[in-house]
Amino acid sequence: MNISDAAARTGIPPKTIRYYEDIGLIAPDRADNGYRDFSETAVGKLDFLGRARALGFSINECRDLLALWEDKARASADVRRIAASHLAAIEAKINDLTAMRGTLAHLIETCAGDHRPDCPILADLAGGDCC
Amino acid sequence: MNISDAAARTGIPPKTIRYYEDIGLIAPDRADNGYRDFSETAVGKLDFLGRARALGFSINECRDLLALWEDKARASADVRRIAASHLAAIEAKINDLTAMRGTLAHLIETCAGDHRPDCPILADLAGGDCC
DNA sequence: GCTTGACCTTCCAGTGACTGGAACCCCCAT
DNA sequence: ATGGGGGTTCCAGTCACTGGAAGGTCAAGC
Repeated sequence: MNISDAAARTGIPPKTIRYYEDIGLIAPDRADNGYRDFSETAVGKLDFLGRARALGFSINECRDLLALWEDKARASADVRRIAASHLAAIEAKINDLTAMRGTLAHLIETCAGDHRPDCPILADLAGGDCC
Repeated sequence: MNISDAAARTGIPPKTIRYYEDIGLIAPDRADNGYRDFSETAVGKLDFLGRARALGFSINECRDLLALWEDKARASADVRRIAASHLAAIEAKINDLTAMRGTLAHLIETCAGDHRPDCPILADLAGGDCC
């Protein structure tokens, strides 16, 4: 299977697939003409990567998860540890963003948003000690 | 004021301050010896930038906000528009992350996390059609 | 006056995870 | 044989810094 078919099957753009090979995440076969040749196994790996990336795992976490997936003697504790630490990072990010959202929503509410220059948003950014 | 004092006052690292000058966000004075010389006004701008960045505004949004801040004839609607679109982006990101958190938390819950290889997390990443 | 160490300067390179583009090769249908 | 739509590599750019090297400057202590 050529790269564009693998891309269509997995939803991962060809450019990204090449990048994944570049950084050693995958190593698809090569046809005689130099084209990458994706086996079902290779497509499966790409699918795995796509789903792991969609869950927000970093490339390096994906690398580790992929290795564990391949390792039939893995301990599920290792997988769980990676996932748990990623979950913690996600929760931290959600907390940050939620705080930002709170502040921003409040500021936007109190801003008239008309032609006049008075703006509590700028006032807050300028002073910080507002409200 | 030298750069490290400005950094201490604003909480923005010297490296970042230099970077902000590089990309034209700020333009501090220069002393005769070539050192940057930060006025109170310049420190005020840095403070503004620090708070805007802490609210997650991009550098370009900061640039626009800074320009509006300087423009005494601005319309608050312009500020509000920037903030509102940023808020929408934050909310979208929160939604994404919340979905990830849900999936991850569920997977982690169902994973034994022991020495055995069986792992619903990997199963989900591999198949996606689990549960 | 000299040294030392802390500060400042510039410039270059690397991060993460792609993405765009140029230049070129290959295959198939007409 | 030619045209178009694949494929290939490599280089550069994104965003917002961050680290490090090489060198200039300043204030304090001997």
